Amino acid sequence: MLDIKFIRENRDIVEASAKNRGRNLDLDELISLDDKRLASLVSVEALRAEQNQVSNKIKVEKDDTTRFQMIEEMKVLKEDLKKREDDLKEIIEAWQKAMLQIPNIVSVDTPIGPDESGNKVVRTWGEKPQFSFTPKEHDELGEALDIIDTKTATEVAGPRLAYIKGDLVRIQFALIQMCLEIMTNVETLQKIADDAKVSVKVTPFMPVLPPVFIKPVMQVKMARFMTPEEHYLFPNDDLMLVGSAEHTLGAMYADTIFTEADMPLRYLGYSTAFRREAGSYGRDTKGIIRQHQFDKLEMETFCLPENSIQEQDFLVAIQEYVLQKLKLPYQVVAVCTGDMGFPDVRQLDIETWMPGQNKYRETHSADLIGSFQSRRLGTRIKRADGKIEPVHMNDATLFAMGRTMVAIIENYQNEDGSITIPEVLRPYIGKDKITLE
RNA sequence: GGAAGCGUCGCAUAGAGGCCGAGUGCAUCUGUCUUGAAAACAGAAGUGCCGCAAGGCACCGUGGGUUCGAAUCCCACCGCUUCCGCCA
Repeated sequence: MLDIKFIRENRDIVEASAKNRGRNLDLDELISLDDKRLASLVSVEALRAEQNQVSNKIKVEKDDTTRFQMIEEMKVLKEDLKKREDDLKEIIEAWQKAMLQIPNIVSVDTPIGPDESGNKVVRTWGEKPQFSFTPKEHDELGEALDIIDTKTATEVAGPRLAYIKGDLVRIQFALIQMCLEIMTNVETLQKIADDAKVSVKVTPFMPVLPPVFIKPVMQVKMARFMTPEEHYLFPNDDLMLVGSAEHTLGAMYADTIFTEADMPLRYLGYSTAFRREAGSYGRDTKGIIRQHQFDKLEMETFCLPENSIQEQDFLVAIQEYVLQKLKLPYQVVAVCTGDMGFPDVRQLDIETWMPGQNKYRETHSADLIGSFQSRRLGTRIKRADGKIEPVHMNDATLFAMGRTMVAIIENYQNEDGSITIPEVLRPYIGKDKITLE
């Protein structure tokens, strides 16, 4: 959510930004609604002030006739006040609804474009592997090695679900272990920051296993509940399943005021993510690239406003570091205005090379949210001069397990159908190859 | 799931219709004293909204209600604690 004062003072910026996202905003309506809200607020408060004043007099008034008269007057005022309060409540509800429809302001360096065709490749890393044979897709390899079973999962639980088995499970746990070591080691993180030439105060990430349930009100504050059909809902319990650990991690400090010295705060969440994929019928139906359920390591950080762009660059540097550890070729993409997330100021994606599909596929996302979520959440910082303002937030994928497995399987495949285990993961697994057991 | 009790300013507590936006203790910050600190003493200190300001309004778990007036009374919900039952 944006600040209404900012909207009133910067109409052109808000409108231009929304337009670049492909949304037409009618700010006239919002602003006249806000005028109404302010007028109504003033009238309600004036009545309440009178009520307070007269009530204070009533308690000391000695003369019974005057007293009685005052009470009668207040009975009338009370009726009027009630009516105006109800009006105000109605206006505020409409106002809030309108406010929630306004997307965040995009950064100046975000490419302008209508959809993903407008995304810009910022840099690429790694050599695409050369094969002396035609590389296969992950689902074919995975099924043959009996490490991915979507067929049984579909029978037991439904489509877009899978049994992950054997050495592929070991790969997942190895990835987690490797990441925990990296993300809690200050020297490693400092080196990543230095190499990427980002200037941030380096602190370790706190590992977290968050709930996979979240209250819809929290999800609204996180600006991640725009389309109910994308979520698994439990209306009887007023709960829903998270689509990412970002949702529960970001909401962790609702209604909290930090001090400047507390910043930055960095968390590494590991959680299952649940997505209905309502709008993607027929897309990526093979294998495990697009699942209703997948496990993900997710970074969520809180920092001072002046540091949040550097913070995002730091998170991207970490993403690149771990992909380089796995020697997976990738490209970093600046996501354009028409394709980026509703609450984002700036979004950078990483697409990893998938030889079986012969293209780069999105595996990582880094979202600079700024104060868009924290303003709704009430997560704030008290500056040294005493001023209180919303904290800035960033979230970014460290590894989406499913897609990382896909990338490993396809990049490390051998002609005989076996898969070489990336070198960095071997110490955790104790072998160098996945073969049919 | 059943029973009882409880949710007040960072923490701990007081408050039982108007003298309460709220007292006290601890913690915090600022002065005095001290070479410095501690102690002692004095003082400051919640959040949001409206307003140029003066000032006003709201907030005692949440939402309703009663009343001229609610932290205080009533109702519902949520949460916590203890006991019983069940359970990894």
